[in-house]
Amino acid sequence: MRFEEQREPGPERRGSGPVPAAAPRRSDATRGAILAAARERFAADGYERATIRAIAREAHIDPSMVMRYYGSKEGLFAAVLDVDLRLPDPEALDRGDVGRVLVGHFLDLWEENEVLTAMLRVGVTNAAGAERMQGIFRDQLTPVARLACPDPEQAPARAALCASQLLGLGLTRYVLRLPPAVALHRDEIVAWLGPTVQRYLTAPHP
Amino acid sequence: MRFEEQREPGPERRGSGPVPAAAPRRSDATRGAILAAARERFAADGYERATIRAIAREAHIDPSMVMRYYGSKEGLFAAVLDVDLRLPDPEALDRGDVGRVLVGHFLDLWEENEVLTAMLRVGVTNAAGAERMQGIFRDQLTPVARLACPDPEQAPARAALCASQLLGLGLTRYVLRLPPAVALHRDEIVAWLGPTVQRYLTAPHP
DNA sequence: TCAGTTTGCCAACACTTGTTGGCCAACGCC
DNA sequence: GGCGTTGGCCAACAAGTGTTGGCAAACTGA
Repeated sequence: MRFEEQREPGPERRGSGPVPAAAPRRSDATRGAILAAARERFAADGYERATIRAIAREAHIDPSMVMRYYGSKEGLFAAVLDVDLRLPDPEALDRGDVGRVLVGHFLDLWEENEVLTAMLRVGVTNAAGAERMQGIFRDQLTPVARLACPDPEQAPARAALCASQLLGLGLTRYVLRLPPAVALHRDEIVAWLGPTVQRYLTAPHP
Repeated sequence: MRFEEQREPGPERRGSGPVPAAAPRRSDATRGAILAAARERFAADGYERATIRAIAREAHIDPSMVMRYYGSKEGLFAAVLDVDLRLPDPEALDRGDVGRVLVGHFLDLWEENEVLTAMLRVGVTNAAGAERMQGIFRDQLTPVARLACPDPEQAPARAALCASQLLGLGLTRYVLRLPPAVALHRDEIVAWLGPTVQRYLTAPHP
């Protein structure tokens, strides 16, 4: 069930000219505030415990507004989870260094905002969330694997291996917060996990 | 908040002789059924969505019985999560093969029953669950690392690295069920992840 | 100025949750 | 047999959930 840009029917576009970039509305600020608050609550509490009321409170608006703008809790959640991993262009990558680059990139993603934390927290308990995660990793990580690995046919498996290590890192460090995992420095993590990912992508099938 | 063996005050132990192994009760079957059902529900649904009512229904008893025997939902959950990873004795391990052995052992654990799935599903959304997971991995995995790695002082960090890969495997294969991760054969997984864990444990600090 | 739309809040709904207390039947010991 | 103990169910509670409809204020375009 994909969430469609669901607005009240706005005024018809007038004139021709360039598309007016979806005429901004007074409520866009509220929409944004809801989305930000939702991301935060979902990341901190998971799907069930992140209540619409709590999200609304954090966004300083009434719970009913959340419903009006996003249709339902599921709709809001779908809007939050429009994740773009922004993986580097595989064509432009140095084949010998993909592993370290990917690990570094994922560390940046996890620390940039809570969207990955939210995705993982929800994906683990919510079927729709898990499906969404499947899609994200299939569509965004597999192409990288396809260009980096010796046999394109093995790309999905190799991407899954990478996902297991990269998600495992996020899980232990940012979700469960195992103290030794939190204490590791960025450079150490890249040095330890980089070669692992590199091997999963480029080494010959064992 | 540790869950204490909480029974109604039973009859005093009579006679001396060997400890009578906590005189069995008629209700032990029910207790067991509740525990099994709880493990199943927690594993399938996570903490919030695994309702006491659903657990009771699955155990074919009344919800109030769950409360009487386990005090509260938290108490039941604590009883479910008494996890023993049964890691092999590190003394007796072949130093050159720890990685493969550990990976194989964890695969067995995940497939043996749903207790690890339950632990992960709950640990991700529930603070008490996360703490419990921290304890389990700290107390059970770190000792193995201490004996396998060159510098015992690095044991916690190396154990965390192993945990990241081992939990990542469980996450992608058994919780999120990413299709390519599910499709991998046991031997392939051991062949791919074994060397990784081996390196995290025994390789010199990079 | 004034009608129509947009933005927001309030109060309520139907429902589910964990939890409690009371009641009844079956058991086990004298 | 009789009687206390145990095992079990039923009905209810207070609290919290997602969701809805109506109504007032603010804005917008003519």
